[in-house]
Amino acid sequence: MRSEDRRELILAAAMRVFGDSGYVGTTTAEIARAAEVSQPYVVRMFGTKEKLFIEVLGRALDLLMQTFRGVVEQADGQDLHQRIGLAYVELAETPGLLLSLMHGFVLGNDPVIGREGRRGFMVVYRFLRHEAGFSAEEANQFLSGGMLINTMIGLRMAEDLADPDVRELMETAFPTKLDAMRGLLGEQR
Amino acid sequence: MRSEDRRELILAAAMRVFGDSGYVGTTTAEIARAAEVSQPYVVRMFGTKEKLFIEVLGRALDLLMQTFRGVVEQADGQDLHQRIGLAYVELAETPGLLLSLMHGFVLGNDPVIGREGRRGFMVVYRFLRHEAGFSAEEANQFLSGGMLINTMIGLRMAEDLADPDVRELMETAFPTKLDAMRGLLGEQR
DNA sequence: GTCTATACCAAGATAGAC
DNA sequence: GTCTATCTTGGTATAGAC
Repeated sequence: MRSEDRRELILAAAMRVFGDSGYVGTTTAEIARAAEVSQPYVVRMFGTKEKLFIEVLGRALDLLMQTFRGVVEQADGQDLHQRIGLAYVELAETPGLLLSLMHGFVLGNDPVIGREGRRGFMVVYRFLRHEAGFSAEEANQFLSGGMLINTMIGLRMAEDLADPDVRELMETAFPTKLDAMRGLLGEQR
Repeated sequence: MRSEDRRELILAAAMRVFGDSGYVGTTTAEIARAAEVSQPYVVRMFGTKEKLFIEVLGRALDLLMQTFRGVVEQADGQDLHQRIGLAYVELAETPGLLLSLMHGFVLGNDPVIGREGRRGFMVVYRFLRHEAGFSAEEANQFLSGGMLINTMIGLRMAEDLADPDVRELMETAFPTKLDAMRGLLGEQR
């Protein structure tokens, strides 16, 4: 296989596994197993585990921004907030994407991961404020909701959906298609 | 020193260090150094690193709930939302408290830490809904804001306050005494 | 481009002395 | 109650063959 294709496979596997166990908690051997290559090959291809994680963060941010820009281009209307929220939730379907970012965010103390995390977060903030037309307050609310969603995913809260309180929390935290429909019809929240 | 006092010292040190480096990224040796005891003593006192982390999570949750209940008892009025938000921000002054919780939250995949994290999060949610009188929507907004605050702290975003976008984001995310004053005077946001 | 074998180090935990 | 010494495991990274 061409090394470039292999690279993609390893990156996708790494995103998944990093999302599951965090940066430190993930071993290069687990990533290798998930990508069906040998452990030394993973290290050889990316240099170090740290560099691989940084690549995963960059990849996750790229996908996120690509999605957001797509939404803005398509919907130049009122319900941008709704649509972008929905798009965000759909990103949760890419294994490890939101969680790898989240793991990066809590490691701000680490000199290299922290720098990358802050940079990435601000890329999103600047997009919301200067391209998508969000006010500071709107951007704040959007990002807040996003962080709660990330937390719910990180906690695997969906495992306890039998509990009515959990169900209520989850249904309130996650924008649904239904909410989007309502928004498109112009009703109030 | 009595072992109970020593225990408190180690717990406080552990909370700080876990907050800095996360559960996996923290070594028992670092905690020991921070608490000025030997590494084996830390392990001996708590059994395993995992048990120590669980204790830290429990302690963090206790302090959080204690603070929240204090606010509710004192302020049986309108501005509960404001006051409780302020109280939350003040918890950030206890080193590692919010961050240890946050590290627990992203490790929901871990069988024992995940269980404890979900349980703790729901303790807070139930308190908001069934004791503090928040609606589902209000609880959601409060927790969302909290998760953004945790993320900003985790990212060490304050390091980049020279950047005007960062400053704006931080000022919007963190409830300030000023906002609280405004709230108490009955103005609208 | 990919593997096997392995060096090397760090970390959690245990034994046992004082 | 607290330490020093140490066992043991597991993980990153390197060497080098195919």
